[in-house]
Order: sequence, then structure tokens, then C-alpha cells
Amino acid sequence: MSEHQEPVARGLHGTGAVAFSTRGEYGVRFMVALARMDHGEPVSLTDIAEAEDLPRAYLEQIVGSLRDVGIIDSARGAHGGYRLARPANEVRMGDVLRALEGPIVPMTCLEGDGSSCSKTGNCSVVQLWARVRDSVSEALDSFTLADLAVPGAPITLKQK
Amino acid sequence: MSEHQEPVARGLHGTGAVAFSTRGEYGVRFMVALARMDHGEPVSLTDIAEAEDLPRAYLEQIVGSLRDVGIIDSARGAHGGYRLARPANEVRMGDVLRALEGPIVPMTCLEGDGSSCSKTGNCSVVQLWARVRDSVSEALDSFTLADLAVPGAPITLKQK
DNA sequence: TCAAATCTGACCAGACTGGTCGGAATATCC
DNA sequence: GGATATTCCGACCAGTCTGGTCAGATTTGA
Repeated sequence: MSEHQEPVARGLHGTGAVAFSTRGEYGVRFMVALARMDHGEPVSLTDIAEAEDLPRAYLEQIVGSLRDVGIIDSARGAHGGYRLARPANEVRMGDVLRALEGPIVPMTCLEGDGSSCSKTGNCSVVQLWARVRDSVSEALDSFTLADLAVPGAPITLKQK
Repeated sequence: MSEHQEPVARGLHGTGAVAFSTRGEYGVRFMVALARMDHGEPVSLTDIAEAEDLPRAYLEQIVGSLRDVGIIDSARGAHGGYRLARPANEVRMGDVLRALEGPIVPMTCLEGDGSSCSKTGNCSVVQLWARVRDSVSEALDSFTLADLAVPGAPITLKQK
């Protein structure tokens, strides 16, 4: 047991552009599994790691950032574990992925207050990156955890 | 001279998720500059690298993949250089970025024919990744090179 | 007190990014 | 033909990041 898949190769030639890392993948799988297994009692990391066949120690790191932003609650000690902090249909996947992967920023010139771009004002390319960023955010936020946790459930879209 | 900006730091904590690399950034800047400077005669890489303050040797690598897919034409020898292979308003930015960065694939399970996902059929999460992928492609393809090359031009949207 | 869990930080190998360098091939101009 | 301009191509390289392990401290229930 504890023989999960071999290390995932990522990056340009592994996955392609605009990719999420394993933090995003594993974190989302964790959330979906938790939503399915959460019946009031905390669910231990070991149980979820085994169910999803993910490396437990690494998952610990990842789950920490979900707890830090308040998406899940944790309980230490015997019979401890994790619980959803809110109902699954109130958890937007955009929030989950922003917590896991950091802000959605396809190009450095969009970081922070935008002051990192020296061509302020006369740069037309920034519009392209901004549109990509907004499209990704909208796509992610159009799903809630409930959409993914219920197998075969119809996808409810929150079109703006 | 030839003292361009210091090496760009990327990755999770530098830029955030869903990021393009410098290949995408530099390649797009190259294309925009070429579109502006192309008046029939080939434009040399040195001219563009100087105009955009980009490392010439590195830009050479990047431009090669644009030539390979036929977005630009090249002419060797004295007075050689690069030209747009088609009018700027027929060049979709999605094509440019796919050439530069590889396929738009936010998660490994969407790669190629989709056979890399062992949970075929009963995986609900794949819908999330697929929507992100489609959103990014639509966003990129809603711009043409002409939209970016003409300074201050109104953004014409090709809404599907 | 013992065991079950989370929490935390140190550590690590390999892959990838962001380049540089040197030279070969090709084309123009004199 | 020779000098020059320019693309083309592959080898190389240092630093950063990813993906993950490990050991132990801390907290809690039985």
C-alpha cells in the first residue's frame, strides 16, 4: 500500500501552458473527497489520502493553505481531522484554487497594483492578459464544490 | 548596451497560477513589434530585439517556433529577416500563444486523447478543467494581432 | 499515560526556465 | 570570389521551482 502514482511531470512540455500544479489538482481532489465524506464528524487526512491515493505528507502541506484561508476547519488530536467550514454549494472553486495556487495572473505585468509594467498607459498587450485572467476567474467561479462533489450532478452555472 | 532587464522570476510565488512563461511574453512582443515594423521588407531580429529590449539569442529560439508553424516567414542572408506570413488581422493570438507555449491544458488529465485519466467517465472534476481550457482559448482567439499592433485601436471582439 | 491526529520546518533530487555561446548555412553586395 | 549580414541549430549552464520525504512538536480523546 501507499504506492501512489509516480511523480508527476509538469511544465511546458509535460502539460502545456496555463497549467495548474499538483497543488491545485490534489487540493481539489481533497476538497471533493472531503465534501463526500463529511457527515459531521471530522475526516482524517489519512482516510482521504488513502481514498484518493495521494501522498499523505505532501497533502498535509497543501491542506494547510486551505485551512489558513478558512475554507476548511481542522480539529487536532485523536478523532480529529478536517471539515468543510461552509456548505459545499457556498464554496466557489475559484476560492479553492486561489488559495492553493496563488492569484490567477497570466503575466507579470498584471501583478499587484500593476505598477510593475513600465509601459503604463500605452501597452495594448496588457488587455490580452487581462481578458485571459478574467476568463479563468469566471470559469472557476462558475463551479461550486457541490457541483463537483455530487457524482453525475447537473452542472449549475452561475452565469454573471 | 544590450543591458536588458534582469532575469525574470516566474512560477507559483513569482507570478501566480495559470501563468505564461517568458516565451509567451517575448514572443507576443516580438509579433506586435514585427507587425508594426513590417512594411514589405524583412525585419531583422537584431532590430526587433533592440526595439523591445529583449535578449537576442534567446529570442532566436522563441521565434523559431513561430516560423515552424508558419505564422511568420524568414529570409536568410544579408537583408534577411522576418515577415508576417499573413495580414495581422488574420493572425489569432491563440495561434501565436499555442505555438509559443504549447497546447492550452490546465491539467494533465486533459492531455492528448484524454486517456491519461484513469477515472474515465466518473470524474466530475474534469469538467472544471475543461471549462478553464475553453475559456482561455476563447479569450485568446478573441484578439487578433491587428488588435494589439495598432496603438490605441478599439478592441474588436470576435464573440462566437 | 498512550495513541491518534494535526502542525511545522528542514531537507532533497530532478526538472524546468531563462538564458549564453559558437559555429554552420545561406544570401546579398562589391 | 570575398566580405558581410543574417538566420539556423545544437550544446551548454546556473538558478529556481516542483513534488515530495522526514522527524519531531503539539494537541486532544480515551
